[in-house]
Amino acid sequence: MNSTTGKKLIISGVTDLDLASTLDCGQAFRWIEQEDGSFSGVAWDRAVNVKLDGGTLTIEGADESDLAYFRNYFDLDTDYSKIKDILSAHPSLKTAIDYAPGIRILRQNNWEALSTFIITQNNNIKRIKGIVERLCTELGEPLGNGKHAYPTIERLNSATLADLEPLRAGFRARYLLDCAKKVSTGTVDLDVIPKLGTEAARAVLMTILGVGEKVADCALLFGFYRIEYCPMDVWMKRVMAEMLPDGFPDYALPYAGIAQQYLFHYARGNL
DNA sequence: AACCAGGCGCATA
DNA sequence: TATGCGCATGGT
Repeated sequence: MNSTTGKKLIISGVTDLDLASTLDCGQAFRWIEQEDGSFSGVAWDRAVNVKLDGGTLTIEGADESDLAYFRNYFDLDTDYSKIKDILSAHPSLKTAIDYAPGIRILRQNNWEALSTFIITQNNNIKRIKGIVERLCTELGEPLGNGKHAYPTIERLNSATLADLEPLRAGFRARYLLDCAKKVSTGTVDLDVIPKLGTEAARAVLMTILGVGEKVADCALLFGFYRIEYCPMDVWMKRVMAEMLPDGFPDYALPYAGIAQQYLFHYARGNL
């Protein structure tokens, strides 16, 4: 298959990771499961195939020089066992964690996360993936083998509504353009967001058309690794009402975003 | 053939 | 602050 380049990066000693529940649970939209259980996809501008055997992660298309990037992307330097122990003090959280203990929060590019979550509103995961893929095909840098990087801020900002027609994104197309405009002009400064407090960071993102509280929280959790944010979508409202009617216990609040991923995945599988 | 999808903007009170 | 409605598109 990939015999011309054949780059390969191997990371051993990986724990608390399951590729299926991490890459296909609605936090990233560019990964496709292969028949052998590996995943092919593009993380920002790196097209790779990822496979996990026991505790060994094999990344085709990357090499040793990409080690730091992928350790970071898969959040391998965070101790999830410890976080799961803390959260598991509540029986409902323990139930959700036991259902899919290998979920991790990916450290994605903040621009990619922000703009793709604009696409998720009033939409379903299957169609979201299609729109994102067409967005990359239309505006992303070619990476070879027909794959494309996620479009840069400037490239999307230079596009017109007509350029976005092939995406079939519907009413969300103009939201994408507004997002690119505000980010590229600095009205929304992605480098400043990490320095802002909970309410301020959310408020800045919500100045973008098509970004309400839920999309803002998704961008902050998945794009900025602000794990205190807990995006509340229909599934989360369902599972919270059912399993945590009194809300999160205090000790869970600093990890509410991580708890959210376990609960979201549990809800989709069981409610 | 209606109804829904990891919501949001806008109008109205 | 709190409702309610329309929204592009595609799947069931």
